[in-house]
Amino acid sequence: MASRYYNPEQRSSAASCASCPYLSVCVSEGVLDSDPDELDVLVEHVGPIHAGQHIVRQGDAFDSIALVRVGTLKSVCVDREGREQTQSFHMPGDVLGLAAISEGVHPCSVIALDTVMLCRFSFPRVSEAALRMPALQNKLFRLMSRDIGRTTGLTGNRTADERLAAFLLGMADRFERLGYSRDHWQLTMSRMDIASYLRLAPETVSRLFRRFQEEGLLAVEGREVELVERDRLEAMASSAMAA
Amino acid sequence: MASRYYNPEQRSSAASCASCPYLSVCVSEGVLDSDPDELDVLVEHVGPIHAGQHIVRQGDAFDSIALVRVGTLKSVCVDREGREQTQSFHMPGDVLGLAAISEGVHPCSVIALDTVMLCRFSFPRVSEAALRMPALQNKLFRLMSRDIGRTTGLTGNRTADERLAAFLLGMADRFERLGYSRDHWQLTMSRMDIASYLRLAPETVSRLFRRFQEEGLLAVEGREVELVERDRLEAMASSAMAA
DNA sequence: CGGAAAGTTGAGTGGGATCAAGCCGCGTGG
DNA sequence: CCACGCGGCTTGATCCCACTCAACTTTCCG
Repeated sequence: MASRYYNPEQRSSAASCASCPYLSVCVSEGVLDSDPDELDVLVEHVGPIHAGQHIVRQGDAFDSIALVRVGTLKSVCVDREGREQTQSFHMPGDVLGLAAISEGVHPCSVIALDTVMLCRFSFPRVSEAALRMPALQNKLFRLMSRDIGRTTGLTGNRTADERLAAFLLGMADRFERLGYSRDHWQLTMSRMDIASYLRLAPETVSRLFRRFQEEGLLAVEGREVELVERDRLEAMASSAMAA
Repeated sequence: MASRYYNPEQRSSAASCASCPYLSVCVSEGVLDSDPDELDVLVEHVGPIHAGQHIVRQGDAFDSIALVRVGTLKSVCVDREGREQTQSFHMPGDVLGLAAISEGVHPCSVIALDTVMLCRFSFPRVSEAALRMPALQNKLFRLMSRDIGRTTGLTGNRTADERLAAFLLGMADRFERLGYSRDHWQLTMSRMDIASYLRLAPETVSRLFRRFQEEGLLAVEGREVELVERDRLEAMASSAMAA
C-alpha cells in the first residue's frame, strides 16, 4: 500500500538499539534539570516481552509504574462472571499502572500485543523523588489526570459506527504523535480485542470494517488499515476520544 | 417509609454549622501533622450553591480543585453535536476538577443537583504545598488514581438491568460510607440524568424502575428509593463499579 | 499437514431506542 | 382562586440496530 507505516515486525527489531528510556518523558518536561542521575537509579529496563505475555495480572500488588518504550499493550479486566473486558490500549509514551495507586492493587491485567520494552519505576521511590523535583511531581499529576476520562472507548459515542470511527481516529492520532504515518498503519490488536474494547460483538466489528471499506472510508486488509476519507470518519465520530 | 435516610432538604439546613471542611480529607491521612496552618491559607469556602447552578463550565480554564462538603453534583460533557452526556455524580468527600489538570481546561461542566457547599483549593498552591507534605502528595496521587476507571457507568455492565442495578448499588455504598442509611435514600438526580449517565433512554430507565419494583427488588416513589432485595441486585450487577 | 484460534458471512431475534400521547407537580400570572 | 404552561416522568406501540447462533474460510503454529 504506502511507505512508512507502523509495523510491529519491523519496529521490534529496532527496539534494542533505542536511546535512554525515560528521556522521552522527562527531558521535555525539564525534570532532568534538577538532577539527571537521580532518575537513573530509579529506572529498571524491562523486556523484550513477547505478544501474549502478561506484564501484570489483575489483583497483583502494586509497587511500580512503567513507561512503555516500544510496543503496544492492552489492559483487560474480568468481572465476577469471568467475562473479559478490554479497558484500554497502550502505546509508547503511555504510563502503566497509575490506576493501581489508590487501592494498592492492579485492577486490570496488562498484556503485550506485540514485542514490548518497558521502563519500570518503583513508585515509592518516584513519589519520594517527586518531592524534590517539582517538575516530576507535575508530570505525574498530569499523567494521572490525562488517564481520567480516557478509560473507556465510548465516551459519547453511541452507535457502532461512531465507536469504530472514533477508535480508528484515536489510533491515527496516536500513531501520528509517535512520528508514524497518520493514516496508514497496522493494528496490533485482534478484532476481538477491538470488539471487547468498543463493547461490540466481534461479528459487528467485522461487518463494520467491511462496510466502511465498501463505502470508501477505509482500505483494510487484515490488520493493515488505511484511512481514505478522514473527514467523513470525523463526521461520524461525534466525541473527541480515542484508544 | 423509614427513619434516617439521605434527604437533600433536611440536610442542607444543617450545612452551615458544619466543622472545618478539609479536615475530613486531611486529618485522617495525617497531613496536618506537618503544619496545620499551612492548609488554612489554601482553602476557600464556597457556597451555598443552589440546584442547577454551574460550578464550572466545560472549557473553563483550570486553576483550582474543590472538595465537596455537602450536596451532590453532576459532571456533564457536550459533544460536537450538542448532545449532553452525564459523566459522573459527585458526593461529599469527592474532589472535583482532577481531570482538568492535564490540559489546563475543564473537560466537563459541573452542575449542582441540590444545595452544595465546597472548599476550593488553588491547585498551584496545593501542589506546591504537596512538595513539603508527603502525605498530601500521596493523598493527591490516590485521589487521582481512584478517578481513573471510575469515569463511566458501564465498566463491565452490558444490559440495561445490569447497569441500573450497579448504579443503585453504587449509590447505596456511597450513602453508607457517608453515614446514611445504606438501603433507603433519596436520589438527587433526575431520571434523565440517570439515563444519560447509564447511556439509556429516559423511557428505559422509567420502565426499569417499574419492573424492579414489580419484581420486589426495590420500593420506589419518585426519587425516594429503598433497596428491598440487595442480594438479587448484586447478582444482576456483574461488575463492581458504581456512581 | 493438521488442529485451533481468528475472522468472515448469513439468517433470525430481541432489547432498547424512538415516536407519540398523556399524566403529574409546580410555578406564574391573570 | 384557577388557568395555563412547562418540565419531569410514565406508559404504550413500533422499529431497527446490534447480538446471537451457526456455518464456513483463513491464518497461525505446531
